[in-house]
Amino acid sequence: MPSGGAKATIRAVAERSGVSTTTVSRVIQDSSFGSTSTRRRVLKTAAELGWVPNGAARGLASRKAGIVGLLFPDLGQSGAAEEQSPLYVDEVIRGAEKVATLAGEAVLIAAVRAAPRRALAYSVAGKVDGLVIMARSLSDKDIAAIARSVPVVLLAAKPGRRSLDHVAVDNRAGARELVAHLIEAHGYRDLVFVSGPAGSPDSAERFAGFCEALGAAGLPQPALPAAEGGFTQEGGAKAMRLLLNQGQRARAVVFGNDEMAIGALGVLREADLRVPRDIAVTGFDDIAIARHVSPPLTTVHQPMRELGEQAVQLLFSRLREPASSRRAVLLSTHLVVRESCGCGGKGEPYAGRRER
Amino acid sequence: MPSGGAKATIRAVAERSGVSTTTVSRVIQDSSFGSTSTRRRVLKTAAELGWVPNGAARGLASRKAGIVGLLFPDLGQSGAAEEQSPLYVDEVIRGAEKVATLAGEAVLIAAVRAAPRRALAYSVAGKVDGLVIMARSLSDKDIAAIARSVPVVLLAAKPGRRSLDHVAVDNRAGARELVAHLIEAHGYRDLVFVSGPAGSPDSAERFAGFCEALGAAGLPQPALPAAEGGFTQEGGAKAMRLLLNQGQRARAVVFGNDEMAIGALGVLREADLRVPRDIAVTGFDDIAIARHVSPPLTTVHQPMRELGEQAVQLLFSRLREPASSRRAVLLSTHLVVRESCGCGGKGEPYAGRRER
DNA sequence: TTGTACGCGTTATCAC
DNA sequence: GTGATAACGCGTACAA
Repeated sequence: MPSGGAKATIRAVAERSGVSTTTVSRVIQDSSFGSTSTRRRVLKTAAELGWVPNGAARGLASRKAGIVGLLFPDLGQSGAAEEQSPLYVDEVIRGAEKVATLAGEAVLIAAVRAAPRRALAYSVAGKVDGLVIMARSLSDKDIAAIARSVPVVLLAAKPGRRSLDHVAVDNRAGARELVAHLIEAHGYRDLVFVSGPAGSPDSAERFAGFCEALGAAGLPQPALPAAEGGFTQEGGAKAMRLLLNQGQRARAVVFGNDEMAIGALGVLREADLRVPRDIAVTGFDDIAIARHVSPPLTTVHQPMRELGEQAVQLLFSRLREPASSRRAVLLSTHLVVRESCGCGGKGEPYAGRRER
Repeated sequence: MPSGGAKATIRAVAERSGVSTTTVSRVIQDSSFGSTSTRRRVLKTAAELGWVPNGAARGLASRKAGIVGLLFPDLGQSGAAEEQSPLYVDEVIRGAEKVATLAGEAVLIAAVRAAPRRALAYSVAGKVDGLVIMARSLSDKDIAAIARSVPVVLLAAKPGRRSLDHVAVDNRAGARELVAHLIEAHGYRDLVFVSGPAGSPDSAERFAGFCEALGAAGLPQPALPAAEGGFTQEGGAKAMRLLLNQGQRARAVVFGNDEMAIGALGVLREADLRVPRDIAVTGFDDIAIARHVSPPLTTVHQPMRELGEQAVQLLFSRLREPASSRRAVLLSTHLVVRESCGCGGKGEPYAGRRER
């Protein structure tokens, strides 16, 4: 709290140090401005008065907020699952934060929750120089509306011809590589896929990659995933039970993400089925837990942090050159072979890159 | 990008809908203002023009940014360790974000990195209505200076008589409870503590709790931790090797956090020592991975998300009543008994609460 | 090198 | 229910 009462302003600092507000303004912006004595005097009074330049006034005058925004979907609603893992979103936030902070901008984050959905988004849009919007947080219509007033970069949205910059991960290629490994290195021919929530573009792309790999190997491609697990541990467990009860005896179950696979591992243990001996299991994302479960999970590493970094970088380029043509960045994944696929303790079937 | 060129302003909307700016301003703020026809007309033109109210102008006029800030220390510098885990900070951020967003405020986050340390902090301070500052991100002096211009809540700082609101976790009691369990339920009498980084208040408090429990049981209290592990997996592994090489044969090693304990688990496996049969190991924090390692880690659950929630809540109270007396919130931890302490698969020594 | 004066886009106050 | 007008605190031509 301010000591006296009213907060200090640039004018107070100026008067108290016997210079004009212009001088004060310049001194604090430009570390090489003015005579040494003036500088010192100004800086000193500013400190004495506890003056912190008002960001709103600055932003208004300079037409630059010095803030980039990040909008993401509310993950809490899927249930208690959010407690569990080092979420995707956290990593993205950290990546974004890093790039932004190093460039001297702060990051404004907000989950778009059900209630004041649009209101919040618009409010955020008004406060930032640019906005990164994660898939599934806003309707296309709202995104378009917002994009009229502030530069927007889309994150992990469904690939398609949009008019906005966007950055995503090559989910399809990642799934293809993973499945090809299961088929070629292990000789599995009976594979099923467990998807994430209904509308997830990530899940859809991974399933597409799954199918492509089967096709490339001359195996029949399913029209639909064998089950849906909502990207949660709980959902993965449920899906696994369903498959087991249906008498499905797939040799390998390819889960749309790690959390579902981890949930399934528990179910299989209880059912006295050994992984990978009886049934192989794989995930996707390579979350921190993946290497610690038993058996360690074979999965596809997704550069989540880099996703956030690139998104903000893209935003900065756009801010720099507003007129440049739209850009799309596709980040690549890589296969992380551990043991749940059937690769044993030491250098078994798979000859390629293994985790160091 | 704006379609025409210049962004729409409230004035443009006002003129185009034949009303004053005052009316436009009220219509968008107050969902029950004006005649229905006026409302509709204004809202319609606003949408057509793609007008998004300028946050800076709003903030300047209303003396309220609608933003709360969160400053945290840069964790990247400790090395690659940051990649590994569902960090503490992430949870705090999520908690803060949730409470703030539900109250209609956005959250501005920034890691305080080495370089423009203070500059960034001050810049953030100017942009927000209030600030949550995590321990070890800023010097006491800078904190004091910033607190003169904007309400500040300290997070997890060392308990002591400061003049600022603050929220923390009762690390000491948590450690005490954990160690008492090791002594009473398992009969261990030869325990050592591995600390975090040098200046960490969390680590210091946990060590204090460790000592108190030993004292209460009539066991000798060490003056210093047996080793230091920097709160990282790597560091924990190193510390464990050190203890082993020194010929230390403690019956139980109490690590200052989970990550170090997890690092140690690997070392013990390589050394052919069985946990908990040969040596018991415990952590602190209850990060997501803790339940998945083998053996599952006995640890102390720390309500990290709640920490963030409470901090923002405290900030809001302060904003509401600037003159109220300073408040301190101490959140309690709870013991999470799994297997690394010696409690077996099913209801062994420990009769109290177990993980459900 | 330093100062004057205006404008940034919105809200609050007061009048009608 | 609606409008005119004065702040809000700072940056920055432009002038000196």
